[in-house]
This record gives sequence, C-alpha cells and structure tokens, in this order.
Amino acid sequence: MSERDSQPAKSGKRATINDVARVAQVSKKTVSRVINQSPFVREETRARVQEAIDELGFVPDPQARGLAFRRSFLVGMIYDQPSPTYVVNMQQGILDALKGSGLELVVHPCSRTSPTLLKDIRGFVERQRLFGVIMPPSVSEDETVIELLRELDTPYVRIASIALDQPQNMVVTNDWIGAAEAARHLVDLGHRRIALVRGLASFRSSVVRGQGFIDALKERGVNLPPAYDIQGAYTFDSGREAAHALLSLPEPPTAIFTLNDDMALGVMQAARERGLELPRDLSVVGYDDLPMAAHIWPNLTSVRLPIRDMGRMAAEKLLAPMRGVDPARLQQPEIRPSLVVRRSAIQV
Amino acid sequence: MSERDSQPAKSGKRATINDVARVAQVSKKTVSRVINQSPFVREETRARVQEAIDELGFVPDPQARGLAFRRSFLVGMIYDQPSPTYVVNMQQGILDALKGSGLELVVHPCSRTSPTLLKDIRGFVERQRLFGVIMPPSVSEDETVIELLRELDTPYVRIASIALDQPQNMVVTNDWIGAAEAARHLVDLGHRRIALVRGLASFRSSVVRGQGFIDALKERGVNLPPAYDIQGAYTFDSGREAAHALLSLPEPPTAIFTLNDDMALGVMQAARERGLELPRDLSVVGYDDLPMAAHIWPNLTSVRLPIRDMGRMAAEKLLAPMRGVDPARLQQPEIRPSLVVRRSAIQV
DNA sequence: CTGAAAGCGCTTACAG
DNA sequence: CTGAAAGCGCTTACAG
Repeated sequence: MSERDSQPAKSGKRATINDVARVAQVSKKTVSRVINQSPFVREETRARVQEAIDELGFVPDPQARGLAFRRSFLVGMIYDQPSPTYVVNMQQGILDALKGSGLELVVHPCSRTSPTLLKDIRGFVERQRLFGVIMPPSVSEDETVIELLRELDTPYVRIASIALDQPQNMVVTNDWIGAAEAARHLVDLGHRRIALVRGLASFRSSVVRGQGFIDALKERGVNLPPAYDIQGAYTFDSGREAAHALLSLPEPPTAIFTLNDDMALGVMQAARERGLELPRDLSVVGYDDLPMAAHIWPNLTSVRLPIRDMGRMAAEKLLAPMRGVDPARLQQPEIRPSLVVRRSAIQV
Repeated sequence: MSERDSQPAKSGKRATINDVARVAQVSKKTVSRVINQSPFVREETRARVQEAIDELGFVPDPQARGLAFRRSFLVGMIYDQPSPTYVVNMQQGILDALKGSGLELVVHPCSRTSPTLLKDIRGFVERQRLFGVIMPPSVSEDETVIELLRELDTPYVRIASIALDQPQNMVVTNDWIGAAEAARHLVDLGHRRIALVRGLASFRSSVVRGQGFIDALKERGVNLPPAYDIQGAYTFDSGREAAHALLSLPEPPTAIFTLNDDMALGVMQAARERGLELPRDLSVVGYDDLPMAAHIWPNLTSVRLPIRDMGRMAAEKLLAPMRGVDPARLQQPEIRPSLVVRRSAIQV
C-alpha cells in the first residue's frame, strides 16, 4: 500500500505523519523536516505542511520519534533530597520549563548509601534512553554518578552550591551570601554571642553556608568560638541536641543560626524544654523558609532559596541545545537566596 | 540482511531481541513470547532463551515495545493536591509498587479551576499513551476527568474517601473513622465544648471527616451546635480566622478539631494572639500528621493517613492485569487512619 | 509449540 | 530543497 493510497485517518484514531504527508502532498520526510524545524524546507512548502498539521491536529508520537532518535523525550529527576517541599517545588520548576516542549518528567528518588545506587541509575537512564537528567544536592555532588552519566552519554544538569562542573551542566546557588545575610542580620540586632549549627559535613551546602556565616561575622568584627560551632545533621533531633549543648555553656549564645529549618525547630524545642521564652531569651534563624516557617510561633526568620526557579533554570539548560541555543551563551544569573525576616530573631 | 547473519552486538551497544534470537537459535518472535511470558513456549526453549537473555544482559527497549503495543510503560500521577508531603509520599508509594516492573512514574500537577484542565490532561494521556493514571483527591473526585480517561481507554485508579467507582478503580480511605477517633479522644479527655473547623466543602474528605466527627460526638452524647461548626478552606489563614470567631463566642470551646494540620497551626496562632496559653487554655487536634506536627510546640495531636501505602496500593491495582491478577479479587484492605496522640490536646 | 512477514510511527543516510 | 528506501526494536496476525 503506497502512501498516497492510504485511507484518511479514521475519526477516533490519531493522525500520523503519513496522513499529514498525504494532505500536504509531500513526502513524510518533508513533514519530518517541518516537525524538526529543519531549515532546508521552502517557506511555501513549510506553510502547506503546517496547515495540514493543524487541520489534522497532528502530534508526533514521542515513542516512535524516540525509537528512531534513539533517545526518549523524558527528563529524569534523580534525587536523594529528604525535604518534600524542596522536591515538589523543584519538580514544579522543571515542569514550568518543560511545558510545551513535549518532554515529560520522570521522578527517580535514590539513596547515596545504597550499594546498588550506580546499578539502579544505570538501569533507569539506559533503559529509558533519557533525554537528560536533573539532580539537586546531595546526589548532584556525587562524582561517581556524574562519571556514569558521561559514560552513558546522557546530558545532565547539577544543582549545587559550588561550581563543580562546566556552566552548561550547573545551576549554582550562592549559599555563601544567604548565610552571610543571616549573620549580618543577627549582628545588626545587637547580638554578639552567636552560635552556628551546621548540617551534615558531607553536604557542600553545609560547608559553604558555614563559611559564609563565619566570614560575615568576621567582617562585622564578631568571632565564632569553637564551642559555638556545632556539627548537626540537618535533622530536628540534631538541632535539639546542639541547642542543649550550647545553652549549657557557661556563656550561652543569645542567638543561634541553623543551616536548615528542621534544626531551627529542634533548637526552639530545646529552648522551651529549658524554660526559656522565645524569642525573648533566644533568637533563632533558620535556612530553607519552609512553608511552616511563617506558621509557627514565633514565626521563623529564615533564608529562602528560590527552589522552583532553580528547577526551571536547570531544565532550561537541558533544553538549550534542542532550541538551538548555545548552552555556553545561556544567561547564568546567580541564584541568590534572600533573608525573610520574621519574629524569631529580635533585638538583644 | 537476515537475522542469522547479523553481527554480534558490538560492546557498548545494547543487545536487541535479534541478538538474543541468534544466540538462542530461535526466531525473535519466540524471544518476544518469552519476554511477554506467553504460555505457548516449550519449557526447554524458554530456558535456552532465558539463558541467552541473561548472557547478553538483554533488556527490552520500552520505546520499541511501546510503539508496537500502542501503549507506553509510563504511569501518570495527576494531582492538584497542595501538600508537598502528601505528594512526595504518594510518589514514593507508587514507586515502591512499580519497582522491578519496568514502569516509570511521570508526574503531572494540574489545577481543577484551569479552563484548559481537560485539554491538558487529554494531551498528556493521549500523547504519551499512558499505561495508567493514578489520582489523589481532589482531582480524583472530578467526574469529567474520569469520563475523559474512559473515553481514552486509559486505566486509572482513584484515591478518595468515598467509593466513587468500581473496586478495581478505587483506593478508599476511611476518613470517617479518623475523625471519629479524634472526637472520642477529645471527649475522653473530658471536653464537652468541642468545635469543628472543616476544609473546603468541595472536597469529599471534608464532608466525610466532618460527618465522622459529628457522629462520634453524638455516640458519646455530645452535641455540635451550629456556632461550633465552622467552614474553613484547608489553609492556615482560614484556621486562624475560624479560631478567632470561635474564641469570641460567649461560650468558647475548650477544644478545636481541624480537618487538616495547616488549619490547626492557624488555630494555635489565633489562640496565642489572644493571649491564651497552649495547651492549657485550648486543646487542638489536627488531621494529616505532617512531619512538623511532632516538631512544633506543643506537639500536635493529629490523625495520620498512610499516604505511602495508599500510593503503593493504587499502583498495585494498576499492575494487576499485567500480572495476571484478577483486579476484582485483589485484596481490598480498608485504609484506616490512626490518631497520633501528642501534647496539643490535654485533660480539661 | 514455532516462525516469516508486515507493521507500529517516526528518522537517518543517501540520492538527486 | 525534496524524496524513496531502509531501519530503530519491538509485536500482531496469520500460517503451519
């Protein structure tokens, strides 16, 4: 059966590239050229094909395209991020950028401590022939995963607080500044005995945020004594324990900055267990600005990261080549966190 | 080039069904039969094919299979659920069930108030030829969406607090019981002036939970006067406003039950704005048991729903036909919420 | 129980 | 600038 002989698309069945070719009186190859925005099509021909596409409501089948291209139209988000808010906001941002592109988002949580991590990711990426992969911390900081993706020749974008890779593969957040703002805020409120509760040392964000905090304190002439520099683990319980340790010191701090909000809640809990009144007896500043930060008592002053924008920018980098944009020339606005001032930190 | 002549798979290239056929000395159709677990293969042949599959590390290409099957290996989660914790937990549960099946999860947030809702969903489901769709509330309660999925002949599972559909298409949560437990708990603590703050009336969960609460109060001989029955909107602000109204009454309640945790936080906020001390002056019980419920002060007593299990069960229903399980005979354990007792509600 | 042919809906490589 | 042929890696429908 030759192309020209084929029946018109039955109603209820999707139009195919053959239907468009027949209606537009061209070969399917030419239709393919139009779909793929090849420059080698006469304007008149392109218009005729486009008309047929619109008339038939033709949408190319991603499975068939993927099979021929040897690449699917799926973007994978691989993450070990424990915060649901972070994950959902980032998914939303990625979807913002993917809208209208025909790409879909496939989610793939993982655990960096799993012995099968690499095998799992390889299976996922290879089997689906992913269009690309987006990774937030901390899996974005795992070089063995990156090596694997390079070996599989799969485009990827890493989100991290340090430029670990080439610009087209990175969305960098300036976590140094976020923590520095928190430090300045506390000093400006008159605090001098200010403590820091860090997150897991294996997270780059913890190191960068800690440094920003210390540097900014120093700028303002305030020192962070070792006893005020506590290693936490990004969990509520670790924040609570750190606060108990700090508040037991002969000279306890008047303010505590924690490198995420969960630990800030732990600090507040510990303070109350010791009979302190908040924020009168202790100022607290967190990092993340979770939705509940505005809803607890006292409202938590916290550093906000534009997670959704970060997801969108990561996806845009992945899409750049498809859109004919040189990824190297993509605008690289620095991601700057901002301090959301509420009532958990007050004048001392 | 006949199948038998084809070169062995180059290293670095994935083995195909042709490679397996050659090694096992059978036609590719027979390999296909083995992949698809057809019973019409001699055991000896099957073993030989399986051996070749293992030797070559063959994994069928989902795109090629999908193209031939006219159905992809993608499960869509379509949701308008605003709670990040709910969304992430449900995704996790779905992925638990999908593990090892070769299916992947594609996420698709939506808005029921969008004028393009049906067009968007149609485009998504039709274009991707989804294997199936899973929907939590409230989009799961939208009959126009369901009609569309039926028209597109796409399997789906709805999660809701009422059996809106046939068993194989439903995961039903017993929200009546969850709210009833909260009511009994408050009465058992000695409360008699107990108020209810509902969620959006357009959500079935709000209606069912409200009914469970009222019914259980009545069982215990406690009445819910109209002034104690407030319509909220599942938001922090609506909880706060409701509490201000309730606490302004000549006979204010000694306990307030809110149909989600966000509103419980709003109630706590209002109480503090009025100078009340919690939980001494007001008991509060929420619904959802968000992670922060355990981390705020006072710790929030709340009703917990096993969201992850619900996601897993929904995905298992979708997989049943593929696994040769009769969906009608699938076990249908009732999803029972449980009350997590903490310190926000105390003896009056 | 097994297989050769045709097809799923696209693209690549080669011509012209 | 355009097209006929071959192919991507599978399955369906039909034989035997």
